[in-house]
Amino acid sequence: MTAEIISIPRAALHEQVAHRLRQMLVENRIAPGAKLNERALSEVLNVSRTPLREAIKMLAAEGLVELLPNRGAIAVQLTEADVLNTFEVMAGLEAQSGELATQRITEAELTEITAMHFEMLAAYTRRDLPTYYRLNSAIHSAINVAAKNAVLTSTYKQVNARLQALRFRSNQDEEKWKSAVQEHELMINALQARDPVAMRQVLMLHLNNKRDVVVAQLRAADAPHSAALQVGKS
Amino acid sequence: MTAEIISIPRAALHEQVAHRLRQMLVENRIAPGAKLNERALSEVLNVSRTPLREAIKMLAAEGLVELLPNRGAIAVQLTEADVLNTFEVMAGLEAQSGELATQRITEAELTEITAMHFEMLAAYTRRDLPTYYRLNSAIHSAINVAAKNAVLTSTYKQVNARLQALRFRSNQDEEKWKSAVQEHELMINALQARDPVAMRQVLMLHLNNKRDVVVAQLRAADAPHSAALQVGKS
DNA sequence: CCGGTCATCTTTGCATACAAAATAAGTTTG
DNA sequence: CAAACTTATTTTGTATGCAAAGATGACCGG
Repeated sequence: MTAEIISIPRAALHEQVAHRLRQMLVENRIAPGAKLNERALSEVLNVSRTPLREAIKMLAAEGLVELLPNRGAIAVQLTEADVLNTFEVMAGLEAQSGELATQRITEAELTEITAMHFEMLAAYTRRDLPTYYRLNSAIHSAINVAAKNAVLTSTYKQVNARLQALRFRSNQDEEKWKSAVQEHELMINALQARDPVAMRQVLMLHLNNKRDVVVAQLRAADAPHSAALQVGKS
Repeated sequence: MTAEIISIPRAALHEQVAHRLRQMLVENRIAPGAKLNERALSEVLNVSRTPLREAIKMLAAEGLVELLPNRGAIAVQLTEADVLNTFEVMAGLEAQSGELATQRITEAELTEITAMHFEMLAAYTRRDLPTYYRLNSAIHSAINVAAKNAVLTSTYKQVNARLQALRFRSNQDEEKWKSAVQEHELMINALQARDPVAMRQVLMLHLNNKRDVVVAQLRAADAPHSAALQVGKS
């Protein structure tokens, strides 16, 4: 990591800044709706305002921040409708990725995905949520890569990035989690069978369930007052 | 139009610049692969390099220009593989738009689309290519809008923008053109019947044919030497 | 005590200036 | 004559400065 930065000091500053800002947004270190103060950020990141502003413009084009004329930028705050719309698009993109993957995946790729799947099962068994998430995400990425379409990959990443910030406060429901794992099982089967129809179906289902989980969490987080406060430790 | 600009002078400069650059790219006033000289452009557009650079960064995030470290930006030049990949994604997005539109379109929207369809038929009958294109594009946009998903719309627009530059040298083949019109007829039918499956099918077919037309033109343009030079006036 | 207006301060937006990298050209050398 | 090195010029990248728009708060009037 450091070696890479040292060996390539030519990584443009605005790119680095954009990368760090993306991370801060995804990790909720900048809260949704929060203002991005240029002076403050430039001091934190140790750059002048010029490359910082360029980076902010890039994030705006990516849909991660919103530009308010003469009032700077704020981190996007997705409404429930936005989340539903985003998941709808993601479902389409994932379904297409899966469909194409069944037609274009190599044996090596399938082997690796299957291996990651088993690792994920291990993480699930241990209820190791961070590892589960990492592998889950890696599997979906790998399927996308197996579709062999760079435009699809970049579009997928961009739309998905908007949802990453939400994922951070994720807290799986046991029932839903089990379903998700079963759906992954079906995905692997469909891939091995090179069945595009089954793959599309299971991915649409998978994304719809994921959407339901996220929306439920959103509602719980947005209205924590009326509900009972932390009944039990789950 | 001018009234709008006068009444809203608050349209940020970098936004205006981005808009104008987008137009220049789409209209091939900046050729694919051409370098975007900052000084030259800032003089042409009468702005300093700062907002110009911010606009360029936005276009880079949109995939319209490519950033070369320490070497500025160039207008993207799509390879044939890129074009195929882009059409593949566009097909998925259009298919989804159509599918959703059958479920969410209002009567008023359907009426308007049908009217535009007939206008397009008129343009086709007259072989009025510019009008045909305008209406064709408007119909596809309207279907997208009828899907009632803002994320889908912005994603659609962004991916589609990359193909607009190609469209400019378009010169329809008579046979393909006829097919396209027939496919539009089927689209209208599927919309009226609220048949998502038929809508998806016809849109996938439509986009695949559109892809073939563009790729054929690309090949003809890229290798004009070996072929006969302008046989006849068609 | 509340609402409104004016003034101050902060923040954004744009332009200019300077530094570093890349390109081009000219010269020299094999 | 060609290739390579060196220098000059252009071009990009970053920082700073200045002007305009916005936000904040105090003061005044009702």
